Amino acid sequence: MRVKNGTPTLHDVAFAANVSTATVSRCLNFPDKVSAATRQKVSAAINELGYLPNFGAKVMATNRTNTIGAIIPTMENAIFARGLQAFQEELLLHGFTLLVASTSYRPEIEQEQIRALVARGADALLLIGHERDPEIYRFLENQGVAALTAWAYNSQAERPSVGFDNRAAMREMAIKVIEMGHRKLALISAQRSTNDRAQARHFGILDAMAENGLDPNDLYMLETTYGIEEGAQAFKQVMAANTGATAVFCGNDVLAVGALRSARELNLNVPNDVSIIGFDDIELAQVAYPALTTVHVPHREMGVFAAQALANLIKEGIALKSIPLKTKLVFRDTLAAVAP
Amino acid sequence: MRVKNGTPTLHDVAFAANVSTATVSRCLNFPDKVSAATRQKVSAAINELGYLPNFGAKVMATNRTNTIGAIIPTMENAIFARGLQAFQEELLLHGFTLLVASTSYRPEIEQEQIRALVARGADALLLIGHERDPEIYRFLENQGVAALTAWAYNSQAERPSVGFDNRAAMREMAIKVIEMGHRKLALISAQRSTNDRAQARHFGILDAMAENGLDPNDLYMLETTYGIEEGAQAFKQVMAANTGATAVFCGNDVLAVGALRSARELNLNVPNDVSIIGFDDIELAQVAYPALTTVHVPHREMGVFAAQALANLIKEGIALKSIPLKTKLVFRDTLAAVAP
DNA sequence: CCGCGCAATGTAAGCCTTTACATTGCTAAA
DNA sequence: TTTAGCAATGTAAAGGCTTACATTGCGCGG
Repeated sequence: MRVKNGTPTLHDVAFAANVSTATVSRCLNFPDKVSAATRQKVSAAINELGYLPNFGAKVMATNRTNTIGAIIPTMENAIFARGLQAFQEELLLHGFTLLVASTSYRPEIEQEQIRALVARGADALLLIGHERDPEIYRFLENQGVAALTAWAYNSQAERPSVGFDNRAAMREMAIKVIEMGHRKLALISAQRSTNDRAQARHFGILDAMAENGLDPNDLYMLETTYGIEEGAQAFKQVMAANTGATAVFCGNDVLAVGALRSARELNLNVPNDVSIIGFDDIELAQVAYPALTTVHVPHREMGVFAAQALANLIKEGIALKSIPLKTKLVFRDTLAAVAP
Repeated sequence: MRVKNGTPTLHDVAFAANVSTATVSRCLNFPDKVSAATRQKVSAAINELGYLPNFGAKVMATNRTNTIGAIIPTMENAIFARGLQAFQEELLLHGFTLLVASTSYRPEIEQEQIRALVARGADALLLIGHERDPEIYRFLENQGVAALTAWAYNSQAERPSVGFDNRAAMREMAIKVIEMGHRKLALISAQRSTNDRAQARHFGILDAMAENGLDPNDLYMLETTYGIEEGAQAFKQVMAANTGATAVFCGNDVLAVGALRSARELNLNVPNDVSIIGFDDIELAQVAYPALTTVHVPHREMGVFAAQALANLIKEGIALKSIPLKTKLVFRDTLAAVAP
């Protein structure tokens, strides 16, 4: 009797269980709409045939893939890796699968990736940061694909986001630093032009300086790309510039750890000769020596909330709304009061 | 004339360009099978309508999603994050998108995830390590989904893999350690029961010991789960056990960094009082203080090769074959000869 | 000037589910 | 006993793409 060749279809199952395809489909998707006896017969047939619903056909019929895409700068950065991991775990709980793409911090690539994930049927998207070509938002709207922003929150943003206020967080840290007597500061920042978080962190320092009557010119500012090596290089430049900076802020912990290494190479004592401040509080920060003073970001929380928001949107139609999260200053061993 | 409502279909484009749907389809998939003039008309129509092929329909017609799934223990572990990033980048070059699932090192979850990704239409799968229920391999075979294993290579394995010989790599390191006069050893290992890499690394040490006439009982062995904190705890246990171990191997760099922290807390000098050896050579290893002696694993290479192999299989039908990669010992500052 | 062959294009079947609507056969109220 | 109403099930259309096969029209050799 078993003469079919290819993979079994709904139809085969229906035939084997001696019911209609509609009933089998209902068994799978709305089990309580079917009598126990039928359910029984159908499961038996499914098991015997090793039936697995055809993905394409299902997508076609429902217009849903139960897949959510995330586009991040890179997974190598522990920041995103941790948040993404939490995002994926939470998504799984809600029956969604994660599609991942990365941009290496290049906006053109991000556009391309957004299109690619939409073309791959992502039901919704998780993006990093607010700043992007309005055209791409129009595209998403046309395609009916919702997008949620993470790793950034700002009350003015017109689009929903799950994240924290980068500017306020950095301002808070800078206030502490200034309180400790630092008057000449430096910032090793990530590329600001394509990264609104980096911009916001810069502004945060400027805010604190203004509030304390410091001249913005007393902040020596340098941009570099992501990486320990890059942070190390940048730190040497900062020192070479001889601005008298006693506290060096870094746009993220990775840069800070690089800076730390250079300080050691330069025979500078951290924090007595110079203070170094990170941002993110990834594992690296506690492992570094001396342990890094930094701003703790709730990465996992961010991922979990983002997943919940998106799942609720798709399954229940609950509109996305912004969720502001809190950061926390973590004082470890790389920040000290300036010597009197 | 533009009276259609929903998203435009192939049919709409064909109508607008005044050609048949077949021609539009060919334009998209085999541009050189179509005259330049037609191609021209069709692109114009596509742009004007903002047409994007319907994913479900395409999948249904071709039985391909151009999606490849990867199932890893966790993205938080820098090891996998880096390899996965490289895998994703290379996949993109070949026109594939990455689907990610994680298992938290739990085999039951892995099974579930394999089924989930297959159900979600993954054209092929990347898995970590060889060891798993044969039934799941049968399932993959039935579904016609190829699987490639990474992070492990062993010449006896019947399934294709891209990776390195964990056992040989650890053996090589252990030989060096023994050469430096260490006679009493310890190993802080990851859970071996569900992790063939951890097993292999353990055996590697045992191999080296046997070759040098050491009693296997001179290896004090401890298992723990993944994490800096866990490594720290385990190191304290090792020391408390008072076995006289002068060199402590760690199953990976994360554990090693934890051990390093504990050593500092215990006021032990590394490497003079005790040597600590990691495995993987992730960023952490160079940042740690003292910088960690470890085994370098070519993570990115692994990801790239894996992606190429899978892409070649799907697009060209080139069968998977195993690719052995080389590891390298990296001597930094946590290993020293035992004091005479 | 005919007709063959090939490049370009068209026609329509097929891929497999879901689901609106139709049908059946009970139960329970009147 | 009759029938309204409901639960369970069945029928069949719809969804948008690819592609085998059919058709068209043109250039070129004979």
